[in-house]
Amino acid sequence: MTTLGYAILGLLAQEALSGYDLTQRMRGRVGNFWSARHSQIYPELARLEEDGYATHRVVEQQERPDKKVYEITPDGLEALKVWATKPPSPRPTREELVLKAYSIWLAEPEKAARMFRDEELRHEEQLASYEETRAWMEGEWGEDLARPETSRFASYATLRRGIIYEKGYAEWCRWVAESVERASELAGEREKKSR
Amino acid sequence: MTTLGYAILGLLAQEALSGYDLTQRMRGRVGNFWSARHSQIYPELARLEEDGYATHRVVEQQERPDKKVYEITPDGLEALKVWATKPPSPRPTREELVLKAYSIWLAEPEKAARMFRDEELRHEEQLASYEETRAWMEGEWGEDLARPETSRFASYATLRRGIIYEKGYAEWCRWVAESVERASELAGEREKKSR
DNA sequence: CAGACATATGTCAAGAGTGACATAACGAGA
DNA sequence: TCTCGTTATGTCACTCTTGACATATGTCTG
Repeated sequence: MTTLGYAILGLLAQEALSGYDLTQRMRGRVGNFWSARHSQIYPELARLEEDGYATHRVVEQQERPDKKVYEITPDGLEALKVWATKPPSPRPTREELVLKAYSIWLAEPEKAARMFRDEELRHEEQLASYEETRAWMEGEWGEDLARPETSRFASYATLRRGIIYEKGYAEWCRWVAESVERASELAGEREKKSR
Repeated sequence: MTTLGYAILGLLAQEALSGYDLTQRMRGRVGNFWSARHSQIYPELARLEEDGYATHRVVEQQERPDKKVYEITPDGLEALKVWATKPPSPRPTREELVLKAYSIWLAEPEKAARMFRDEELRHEEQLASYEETRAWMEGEWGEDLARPETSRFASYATLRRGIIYEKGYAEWCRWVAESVERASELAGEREKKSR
């Protein structure tokens, strides 16, 4: 079983979904920490079904094309449950921006500062969007958020990871940008004085 | 040019290195945000040389096998400089542990808590190791850390990202573990009372 | 002297993931 | 009527990445 398989099972454990539905989910909440295109999802669904972890039935629709709705099987649920507490295999973190930071000493300070400010904004925006969802969850779901046996708690937990991640990323971008800007200003002043 | 190519150029911009040296670097500092095995590095070096971004000379050694030491060319340096401030292409974040958290409501609380405590420890340890390096850098490199035109500043910047990342990750693991543990205790108490 | 380990460089098959191509039904608007 | 957008499912070629296989030199330890 692949990690993508478990990602799909994780969604199917909450509700029956079509490949198309799954593709949408992989852009949203779940997509923020595991994403996939439909070209990966459809073959993976076939594999899950072959392995007995999911089944599908065709739902005929009149105002749209028919769809295949997938449901998780007891075997699938059991496999997911076991996987969920097995220690994750350590995957390397790959962050292009941090790699760029490693070579930032070669770049023009103005361009460098601009890039980090842009990225700071991107992460601040993502953070704001997460915080909105968080406020909604806390208002709407209330006590469930303290009950780890509910899927609501699980959704909330992943959201909290997103919030911490984006907060940290934005903070770091800001620090880099400020460092570069501060140094540029000092250089500018020195130049003025020497004239 | 691939991202891995720029990762290698980023290292070569600081010093001339062999493929073997690069493989070691890809496990350490740089490997914490971009990693590669030697099976990827050797072909990539050949490609960099073909494209004129790097050159190599064979260094004969008596106590070990000979090696090829690679150096970045002016073209390579220029390409790296341009790349360093181009906005990074948004790559999806893939974190298996967060995906597991999404299905944690299905799992046994004891196993779930144990896994998150284990992961918390792992990230605390990585954090401690980063903090050590940080203390060393701040003591040893002093004023350079405020000069964005130095490669030392760049190394320090990537380290700071690592520190924020690990701190946030450990914090989140702790929060999940505590939530699960708290709920288990409450459930235990309720059970005792009802007897 | 055998075996393990570090240095050193390479290839190759297989899997994961992306982007493009392909098809089809239906609704809405020009 | 034509085109565009949404829903819906699929394939394919290519790239990136991993893990295994392969080879060679020299040191150190039992």
